[in-house]
This record gives sequence, C-alpha cells and structure tokens, in this order.
Amino acid sequence: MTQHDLDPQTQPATHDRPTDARAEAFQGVREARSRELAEDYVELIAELIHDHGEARPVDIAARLGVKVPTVSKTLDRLAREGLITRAKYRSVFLTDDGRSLAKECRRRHEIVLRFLISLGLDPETAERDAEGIEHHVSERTLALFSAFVSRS
Amino acid sequence: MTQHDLDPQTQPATHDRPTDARAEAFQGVREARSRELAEDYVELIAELIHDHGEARPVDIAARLGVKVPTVSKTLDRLAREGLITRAKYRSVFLTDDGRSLAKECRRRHEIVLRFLISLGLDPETAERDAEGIEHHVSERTLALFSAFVSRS
DNA sequence: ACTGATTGTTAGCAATGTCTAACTTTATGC
DNA sequence: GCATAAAGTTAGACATTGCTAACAATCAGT
Repeated sequence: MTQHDLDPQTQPATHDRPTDARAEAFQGVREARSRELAEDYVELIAELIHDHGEARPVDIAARLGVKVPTVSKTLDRLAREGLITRAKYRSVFLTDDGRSLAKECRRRHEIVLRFLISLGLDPETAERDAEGIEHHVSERTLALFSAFVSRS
Repeated sequence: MTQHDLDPQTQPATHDRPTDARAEAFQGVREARSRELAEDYVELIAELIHDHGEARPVDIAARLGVKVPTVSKTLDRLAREGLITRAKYRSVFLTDDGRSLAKECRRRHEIVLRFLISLGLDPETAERDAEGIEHHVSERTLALFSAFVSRS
C-alpha cells in the first residue's frame, strides 16, 4: 500500500472518466461559469431590445459596468457562437438560439428572484443574489422554488 | 433629447460612480466569480488535510477534475495572495487567512446544502447546486436559509 | 451639409485558467 | 541503494475577460 492511498486513480482508469462525483460537480460548475457571461449578455440584450427597441454596446456596457471595448470583444464571441448577429457600427440582434436562451434565463431569473423574496429577502439583496445564483440552479431546484412560491 | 435616451449617464457623473443598481450587481457577481476558484481550492485543501493529513497537488487535481500543472499554477496564485504556504515538491498548507476562509466557505456550503435538502431536493443534486450557489449567497440570504432549516 | 459629440472598432497589454510536453524531484519496491 | 514509478514543476500555447489609447463611423444640431 502506497503511502498516500487516497481514493483517486487506484485503478488505471480506462480512458478519462471522472475520478469521483466531486470532480464531476466541479466540472459542472466550471461549465456553468463559462456560460454565465453569455447568459448575462443575452438576457440583457433581450431586455434592452424589449424596453428600447435596440441593444447598443454603449448601453450594454453601462448596464454591466464594463467598458465598451470589452463589450465589443465579447459580442464577437457571442456572434461566433451563434447567439447574436451584428453588423459593424450597428446595434445587436438575437438569433433564434439567442432568443430562446434569453427566455430561458429570464425564466430562471424570475423564479429565483420571486423565491428569494417569498423567503423574506429584501428586493435589492434578492436581485443581487438572484443574479449570481440563477446560473447555478438545476431544473429540479427551480421546480422546488416555484412550488414554494406558489404555496406561500 | 437624444435618440437613444436610456437612463445611464444622463448627468456627467462626478467621477466614476456606478451607473445603476444593475451595474453594481454585475460588478458584485464578477467579484464573486474571481473569488470562486480560490474558495473552492481552499475549502478542498482544508478537507484533504482534515481527512488525509495533507493536501497534495495530485489529489487536488483529481478532486477538481483538472490537470496537475493547472493546480500548480493556481496554487502559486493562492500563495501570492497569502492563503496557503508551499515548498517545492511538498504538499500544501493553509495560512491563518486560508483557514478562516475555508471555515467560512464550509459554513456557507453546509447551510446551502442543508437548505436545499430541507426544501426536498435529492442529496446528489443538492450537492451539485450547493457547489455553484454557495459563492453567491449574501449573509442575509444565508440567515433566511438557516431559519428555514431550523423551522422545518 | 458641416461640425462636434457620441458611439463603435481595433490594437495591444495584463491576468487568469486551462492544456500538453519535457524535465526534475521524490517515493517505492526489490 | 538503485531503478522505476509517481508526483511536481516549468515552459509555452491558447482562449477569455478586462483595460486604455487611438482611430473610424455615425448621429445631432444648427
């Protein structure tokens, strides 16, 4: 028995399967993290279009609290990923995929927000927390949150 | 009135104050995001030390589902930030700061986890969701979560 | 329609986090 | 105690996300 006989990798591992449930969980979280920004953008773009008829980089930047060039670069990525379309010096539009992602995000956001408020949290803190939490709740948890809101 | 008169920056803004509450919320989330990895590491290191007497990069890597060189580089950052100490080719130790951060993380993790389970979530999903959520809950929300668990 | 203000883009820098490949050190087992 | 296996480090690549500075395009008001 080796000196440091922890669980991982005691057997060779056929190819690359996750070592334990913990690793899977963290990989999930990492995945979520890389999606978060895209979700924030898409959600915000949908909102801007809804409220003001268009989504301009300058407004996106103001709402997110970052500089315009940062937005520009990130929008390039979103376009590459097929979530938005854009033309130079023009405002931004959502693709079908982008729209459906936005809708999905909005739904999650609303459920989390209403849940936190139902729990008794003040609306400002609820908004802040919802912003962070919404990207990390499973469908199962959302269902429970919804149920809680309905029944309260 | 300009064509696109959205709320931001209607007045010049004395120096750099956040444009709206939304921007503040996002900045908070970005802050949280940059802390998340450090928190995950520190929490895991504490756990490894507790369970096995030491925290080795190879075990950290296995638990997080990343490669050892990634861990090595991140540990350098944590050391730079004063959360851990390390000597070449040796395992890792927490500083006082690291220990207290780990404790704090563990506390949040436990509260979130117990809360989700109290709500009726299965333990596996609860664990996954808690992993993502724990970095984004305010103290106020934690208090409500705790209260809910107690009273259920 | 010109001019100046606003908006958007591009280029270039820095930090982070991921990887692989190559190398070094430490540990294990005979 | 030596050879091999396991663990750790370093270097270098790449993507992402932030920034500033410089430049380009569009818009607004006269």
